[in-house]
Amino acid sequence: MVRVRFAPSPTGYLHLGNARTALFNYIYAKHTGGKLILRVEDTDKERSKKEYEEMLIDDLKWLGIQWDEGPDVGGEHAPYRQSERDHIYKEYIEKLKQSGHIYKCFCTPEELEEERKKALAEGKPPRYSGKCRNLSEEEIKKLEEEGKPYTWRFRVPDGEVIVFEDLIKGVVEINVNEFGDFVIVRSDGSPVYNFVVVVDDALMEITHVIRGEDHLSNTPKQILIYRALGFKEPKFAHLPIILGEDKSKLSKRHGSVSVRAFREDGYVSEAMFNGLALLGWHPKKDTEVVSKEEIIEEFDIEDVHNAPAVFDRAKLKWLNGVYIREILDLDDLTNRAIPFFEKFGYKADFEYYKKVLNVIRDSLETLNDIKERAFPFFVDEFEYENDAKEILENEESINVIKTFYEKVSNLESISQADFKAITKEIQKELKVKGKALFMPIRVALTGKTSGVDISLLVEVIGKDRVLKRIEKALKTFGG
RNA sequence: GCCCCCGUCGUCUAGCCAGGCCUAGGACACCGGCCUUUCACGCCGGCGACACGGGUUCGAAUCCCGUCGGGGGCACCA
Repeated sequence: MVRVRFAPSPTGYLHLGNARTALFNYIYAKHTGGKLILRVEDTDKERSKKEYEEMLIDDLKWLGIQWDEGPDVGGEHAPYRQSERDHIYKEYIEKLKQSGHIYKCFCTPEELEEERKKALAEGKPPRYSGKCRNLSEEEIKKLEEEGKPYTWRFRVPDGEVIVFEDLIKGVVEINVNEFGDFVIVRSDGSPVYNFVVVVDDALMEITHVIRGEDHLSNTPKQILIYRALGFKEPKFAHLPIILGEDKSKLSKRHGSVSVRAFREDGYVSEAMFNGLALLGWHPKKDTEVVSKEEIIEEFDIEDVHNAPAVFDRAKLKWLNGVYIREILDLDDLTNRAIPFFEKFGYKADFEYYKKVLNVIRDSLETLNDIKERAFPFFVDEFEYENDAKEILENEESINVIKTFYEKVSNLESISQADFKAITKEIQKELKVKGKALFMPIRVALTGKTSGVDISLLVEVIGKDRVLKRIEKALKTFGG
């Protein structure tokens, strides 16, 4: 049974990079019929907040990622918050003390900083010197009596080469001398990340650790801990990181990078899911639009591209448009669009929203585009844009809308077919056609020279509002 | 500085592991055209890449080496 986990630290909204990691874990779990575990790494008290955890869970759910065990749903390996697992870590720290894998280090942060600087200056790798590694019983006792604080460091076997097979990168070899003895327990008694992940992953019986490539160089340290504790090592898969336009790791500097921001900008979750999956992975058949089910069916962790990917905003936007205009069912789309209509102050009932969307969905890329495209369906009092004004400052145009007004007045109501019939009549009677005929009507009804199909607009807004708008145009531009 | 990872159109990628089917395929973006009362959608077309240099081989995007380039990591952060 495959067991994978997503282990974010709750320090804000879900970041795109993390979202993709979560997504790949989820997809892999589903593909293999395994389980996904959500574990909250909230040991950094400075930055972790409870609200952040809630936002994280909310974003994950919105994206369509479900987990089988986690802080909100429980599970047989609870608790799933690191802050609640202290007693467990204590136990394993004790084991390492017993087995002699860790030792006390009395060096102060200042001393270490100095050492580091010195090493760097001499062109040597900045790692711990091993100064406290072989302290005698007496020395330790003396330092303790002086009340000097200490950390516990892992005794790294000199010169050992750790070899592991990464499912994405292939065989990776790292000489442990690259990092030297590292801290396991801080001077305040709290355990450090590299240690707690191992304990948690092992105890939660994680079989595949799928995470960002930024963790690749942590892996040998963790393997050392697995071995020291006698745990079975999981398989590792390091996902290439996501880059911004400037090819550096994607961050806030690159604009909105949280899934929440995209959600608020009118992206639909299916497009987000699809788009994120495409970052480093591609379906066998030559298409970009793939459903969650198809992705799960086809996905294999070993097919993940191993080069970092620049986040392609334009493509995600296009994909979102595809979902809006071609994939989502109209009722469903309407429900999702309602908060956006409301946000823009466009008030109506479900049926009206649905009618509007039916007409404008083809021109939407995000739900935020509703603001502009739906404008003529909701606002009767509008300003005329400059290039639009020019069109009505013309006698022939005034004539057109005047005639249009009269003809509409004579009708009970106006349908798309009525509109076509009327414009045809005007064409014959006034001998105007094409732009000269339609532009004046468009401008009178919308104040703009571009936008929705007018014949559809009139049908949706109805006779009265059409007349009202023409009246206003007539009043404004004389006639 | 050291270590690790990576290198196909501007971008996401297919192809690479099992070398010839590749005059390198698709998608986004961009440009042009068509459709159309406008914008958009849609359709058609165009531009555009195997980082470089050596090998190996009858033959290399695919295998090997080097160079260059990019990224990540080197904490009492996660």
